[in-house]
Amino acid sequence: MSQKIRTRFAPSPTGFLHIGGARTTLYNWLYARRHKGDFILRIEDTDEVRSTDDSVTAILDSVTWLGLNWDEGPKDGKTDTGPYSPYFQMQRVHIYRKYLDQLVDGGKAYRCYCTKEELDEMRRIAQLEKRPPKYDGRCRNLTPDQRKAQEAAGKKFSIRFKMPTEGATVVDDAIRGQVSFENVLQQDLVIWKTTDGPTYNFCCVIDDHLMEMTHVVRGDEHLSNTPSQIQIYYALGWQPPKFAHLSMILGPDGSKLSKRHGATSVLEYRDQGYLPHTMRNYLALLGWSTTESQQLFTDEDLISKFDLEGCQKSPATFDTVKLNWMNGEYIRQTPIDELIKLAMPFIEKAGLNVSSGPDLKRVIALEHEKFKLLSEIPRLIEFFYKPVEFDPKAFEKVLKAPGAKDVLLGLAEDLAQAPSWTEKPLEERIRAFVAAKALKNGQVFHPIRVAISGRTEGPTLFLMMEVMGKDMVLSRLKEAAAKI
RNA sequence: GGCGCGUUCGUCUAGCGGCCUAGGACGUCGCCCUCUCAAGGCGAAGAUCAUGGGUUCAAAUCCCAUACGCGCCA
Repeated sequence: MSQKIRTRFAPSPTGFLHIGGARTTLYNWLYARRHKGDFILRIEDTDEVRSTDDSVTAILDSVTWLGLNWDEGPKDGKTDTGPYSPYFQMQRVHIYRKYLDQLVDGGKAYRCYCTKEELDEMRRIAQLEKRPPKYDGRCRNLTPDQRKAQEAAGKKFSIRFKMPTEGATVVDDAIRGQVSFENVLQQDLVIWKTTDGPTYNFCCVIDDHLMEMTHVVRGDEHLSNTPSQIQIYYALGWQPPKFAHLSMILGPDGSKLSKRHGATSVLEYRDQGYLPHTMRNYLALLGWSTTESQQLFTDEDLISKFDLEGCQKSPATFDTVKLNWMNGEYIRQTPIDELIKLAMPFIEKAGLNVSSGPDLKRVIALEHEKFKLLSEIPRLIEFFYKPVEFDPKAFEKVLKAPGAKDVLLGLAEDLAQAPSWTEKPLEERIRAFVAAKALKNGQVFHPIRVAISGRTEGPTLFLMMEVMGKDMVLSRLKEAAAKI
C-alpha cells in the first residue's frame, strides 16, 4: 500500500512572497492535490535577525490569495493547526536540540572551537594555495583532553556534522534524475551555531522527517545542499524523502528575477489586478507543460495533469506580456456580476463614484473584452461617471475638423426628437441623419464618440449611447459643440 | 577556486534515434470583420536544435569535449 503523499512549502519570513516562491508553492500544492495528499506550510524563522512578523503575514496573505489552501500549518502569524504542530521552527528548537544531542553522543557530530578569525584565515590560505576553501576538519578528531582544554579556556563552539570521507551521495531527483556528489568534497557543515541555534540545513531535515514529508519540491539553489542533508538523514537512521529541484525564474534580461525587473511580490500582482487563477495557470506553465502544449487550464485540469516529470530543467524567463494575455482571457471568461465584485476595490481606490449614473453592469459589459488588468477598469469606464475630459489630440483632429460643430449641434437637435433610445433605432436615425446631410459615416460617428467620451477609442457607439442615456448624450453633444 | 546544474523561434515550450522540409502558445506583421479601440477569424515571418567532435544506415534526440549562463560552498 502506498504512502500518503505529503508536500510542503517552507518559506523563511524574511520578506514578501516572490514569484519564484509562489511557483514552488503552486507545484507542491498541485502535486499534493493530484495525489490526494496533504500540503503543509511551515515557517522557517530560525534566522531571528531577519525574520519578521510582517513577513509571516505577507506570506500567508499571498498563499491565501493564490488560492493554495494548506492542510496543516499556521492559522495566523502566531498560532497553527495540525497533527505535527508547531509549524514555526522557532517553537521547535527543543526538538532540534534532542536530535543534536543524539548525533553528538553517537559520534556523528562534534564540537568545533574554531573562531571566525581562524576560519577566515583557513579560507584565505586555501585560496592562496588554490585549494577549495573547505573547512579542514581540525576539530573533528580532538581527544577528550583536548576538548577539555578548549573549554577550560572558555572557548565557544559550534557543532559540525561529520560527513563521510569516502564514497558519493546520490540525490535521486524527480526532475533531474540521479545527481552524484563526492563525499570528500563536502564539508563538515555547521548544524548548530556558536550563537546557540540550529542551522537551516539541520532543522529542515528534522522537520521534513518528523512531519513525514514524502516529497521535497524546492528551488534549484538547494540542490547543492541536498547531499549533506541526505547524510544527516542517514546518520539519524532515517529514509530521505523524494527530492525535486525546480529551475529558477529569470527576468527579461536573463538574470535572476529581482526588484529591478518590476513587480516580484505576489501581493503586487494582486494589486495590479491579476486574477489568482491567472497566476496559477501562468506560473504552472512557467517550467512545466503537457505534451499537447495546452495553454488554458481549469484548476481541475491542472491538478489532474500536473506532474513533476514534466518540469523543465532549464531556467525560465518571466514574461509579463503573456501573463497579461492570459489575464485578459480569464477576465473575459468571468461573468459580469463577479467581475464587478472583483473590480469594485479598484474602482473605489481610483475615487470613481459609480453609485449614480449609467448602470455599472451595462458599462462593464460594454468594455468587457478590453480589460487585461482589473486596475485599468476605472480608466476605461470613468467617462460614464465623470465630466468628459477631452484627449487633446482627439479634440484637435476630430472636433476641430470642418463641419464637426454643426454635426454635433444638428444631431443634438435631431436626437432630442428620438422616440426610442435603444441601440438599433438610434443607429437607424443617425445613419439617416448622415444620409440627409450627404456626409460620410466617419464625419458623424467620430465626432459623436469624442464628444461623449473624450476619446477616439471605446465601445461600440450606438450601444454606448443607449447605456449612457439620452440626457447625458444630448448635454454632452451640446457641451462639446460649445467648446469648439 | 571546487562541485553541481543548464543551453530548441524574441519569450514559454513540444520533441525522449527514423512521423522533424523541427510542432504549439504569447508577441510581431498582413488580411478579414468594422463606427473607433479591442475581441474574434484567417494567414505569414521567425530556431544552421550553443559550438566542435564522435557512435549509428539514420541524432535536436546517445557519448565526449569546449564555450557561455546560473547555483551552492566560502
